[in-house]
Amino acid sequence: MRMSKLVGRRIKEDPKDAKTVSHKFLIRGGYARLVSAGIYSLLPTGKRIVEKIEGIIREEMNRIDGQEVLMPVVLPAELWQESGRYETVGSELLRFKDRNDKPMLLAMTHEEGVVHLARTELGSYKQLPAMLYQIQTKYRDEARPRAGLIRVREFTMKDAYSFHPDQADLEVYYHRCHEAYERIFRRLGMTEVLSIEANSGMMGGKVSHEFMAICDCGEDTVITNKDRSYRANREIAVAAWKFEKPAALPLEKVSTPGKKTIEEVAEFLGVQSENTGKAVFYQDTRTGELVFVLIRGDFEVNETKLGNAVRIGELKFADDAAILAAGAVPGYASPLGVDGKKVKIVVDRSAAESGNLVVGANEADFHYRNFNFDRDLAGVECLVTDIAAVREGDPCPVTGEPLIFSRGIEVGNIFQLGTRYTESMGCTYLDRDGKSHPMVMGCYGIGVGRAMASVMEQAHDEYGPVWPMSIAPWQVEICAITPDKDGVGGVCDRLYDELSGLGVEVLYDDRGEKAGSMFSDADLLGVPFRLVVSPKTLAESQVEFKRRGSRDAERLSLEGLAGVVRGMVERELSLYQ
RNA sequence: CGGGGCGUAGCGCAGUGGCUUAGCGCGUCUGCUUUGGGAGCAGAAAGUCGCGGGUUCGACCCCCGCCGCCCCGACCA
Repeated sequence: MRMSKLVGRRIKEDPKDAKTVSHKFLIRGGYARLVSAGIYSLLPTGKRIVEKIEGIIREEMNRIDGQEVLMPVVLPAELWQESGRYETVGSELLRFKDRNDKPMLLAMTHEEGVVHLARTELGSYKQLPAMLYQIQTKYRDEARPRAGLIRVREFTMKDAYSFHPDQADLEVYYHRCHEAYERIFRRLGMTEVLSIEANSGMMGGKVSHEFMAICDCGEDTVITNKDRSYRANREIAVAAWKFEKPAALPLEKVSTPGKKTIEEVAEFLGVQSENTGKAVFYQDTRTGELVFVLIRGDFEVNETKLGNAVRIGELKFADDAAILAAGAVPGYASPLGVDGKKVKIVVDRSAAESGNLVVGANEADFHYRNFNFDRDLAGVECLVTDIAAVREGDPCPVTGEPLIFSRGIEVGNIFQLGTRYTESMGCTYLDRDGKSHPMVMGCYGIGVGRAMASVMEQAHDEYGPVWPMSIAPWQVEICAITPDKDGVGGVCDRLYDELSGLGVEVLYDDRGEKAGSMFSDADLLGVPFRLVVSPKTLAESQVEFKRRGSRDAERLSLEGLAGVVRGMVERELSLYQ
C-alpha cells in the first residue's frame, strides 16, 4: 500500500471526546470513525487488523472442529418468542416491524438462530458433537456506549455454539474451547488475559468463564492473588476470612438517639465497625418476598452471592414501608425478634462467627450491645452462608495472601448453556436406542473489535499502538526520505516491489513528507518493522531498520535486503503461531 | 434511565445583542524554499455558528423546546 493513497487521515491532536488510549489512537491513526453513538465505520487500516484477528480466530475454531456458518442479523420475532427471550430481554434488543407488520429484531446473540439450524440439520447421536460458529454483526442497543470500540452498539462478534448428547460430552468440549481461547488471545499478542470463573447463576450446574484483558480502562473488576492462581470476578469472589468469637457478654440495650448508620452508631458507642452487625433488607423484584440480611458492619453484601444463596434471580433494596410491614424499624432493624417464618433470614458468616456485636433493637433510638448469633438467634430459622463482598486486601482463599483488584475488559466468554434453548425450542436428537433427548449446548463468544482495542490498550507507547506482527495492518513500513534525491525513490520503489513480490505486507510512505511527519504517522500506524531509506544511509548502500516500540535502530545492507527482511518477518510471525 | 459537560470550517478551539464581510491554530490546495521526530514564506478554498420556535429594529450571542455527542453512575444475552 502506498501511503499517498491510503484512506484514513492521521490526526495530530487528540480528539476531544476520546478519553481512553485505544479510543484516541483509533481516531488519530485513522482506524475507525464514529457514525453515531457506539456505531463505527472501520477504515482500511482498521479493517486489515480486524481481518487478521478474524483469521486467527477462524484457524483456532476450525482446529477444534468448528464449522463456519453465517446467520442473518435480522430475525423474526417468533424465533425469540419460542425461547421466551422476546419478552424477557429489555430494550437492548432492537425490535421493529417489516412492511407486513411482522415483528422482527436485530439479533444481539444467536442462540435462537443456531438452534433453528441445529434442530433441522442435526437429529442423530452420530452427528454429535457439532460446533457451528460465525463471525458476524451483532446489534445491542446499549444504554451507554463508551470508550471507542470497547463498548459499542453494533459490533462484530465471533459466536460459536456446540451441541452435545449429554453434559459430560459438553464438558470435554468446553475444556477444548477454553484452551482454544487461550491460544487465540496469546496469538493476538495480548500480554495479559485471564480466564476467570463467572457467576454460575441460580440454575446450578451452569459453568461459565470470562476472558479478561487486564488494563486500566477495563470496565470489570478482576480479583486475583499475586501469582494469579486465584481468579474470580467480583460477583462470585470469596475470601478466606477468619473470624474470632470472644466469650459472650450479656445482651445490653443501649440508647443511641438519632444514630442510624454503622458509622454513627460505632462512633457514638466507641466501637469499630467490625464490632457491629448491619441489617439489610432486600426484596425479590418479582414476588416482593422479603429477605433479611445480617452482616458484620465492616462488610458489604454481594447481591449476586445473596441471590444465589436464596435462589432469587433479581433483588432490590426493600423500601421502608416493606421493612415496617415486616415488623422491623429502618435504621434500627435487628435480627432479634424477626420471625424467620415470615421473612427469609440470611446471616453472613462474618456476623454468625463474630461475637458481642452492636445490632439494632428494632426500636427507634436503641441498639443492643453484645449480640451473639448462637445464643441470641437460637431456634430462629435462618440461613448462614457467605454473602459478603470481597474487599481489596482480604485473604486469598487459595494462598491466604492479600487479594488484588485489577481492571479488565471482557474480550471473551464461554458458557455451558445446558438445555435452556434446546428444550424450549424443541432441538432434540435420537440416541442409539431411538430415544429422543434435548441436545446439551455450549456457547462461546469473542468481540472482535473489542479485541483490537484491547490489544491497543495493552501494547502502545505515547506515540501510538505497537502492533504484534500477527495482527499488524502491515508487516513492514518503508519511509522514503527525500524520495526525489540521490535515487532514494527508485530504491524504495524497487524494495517495495521486491518485498511485495515475496508476500510481505508493505506500507510504503512515498509522500515525500518531512521525516518527522512520516515518523509520527508511522508510530500511529504501529507497523512492527520500519525501513528508513535516505541519501545518508544509501551512500553506504544501507538502510535503517527499526522495530516499532524500540529505541534502537540498526543498519541493514541493501544487498539482498528483501529476502533478509522477509526472513525477519517470518521469524517474528512464528512467535504468534 | 439519573447526574454533569459540550455542540462555531475536516480536527482542536476563540468570540461579541450592531465596525464581523464570523475569527485563530492544525489540516487541505497552489507556488517557492526545505527534508532524520509533525519546517518557513506567500497566496487560496472551505462555515445552514446542531435544529425549531420566541424576544428584539437587529440573535452565533438572550429565553423556551428538541436533537446529537462525551463523561460519571444504574443496566449489560
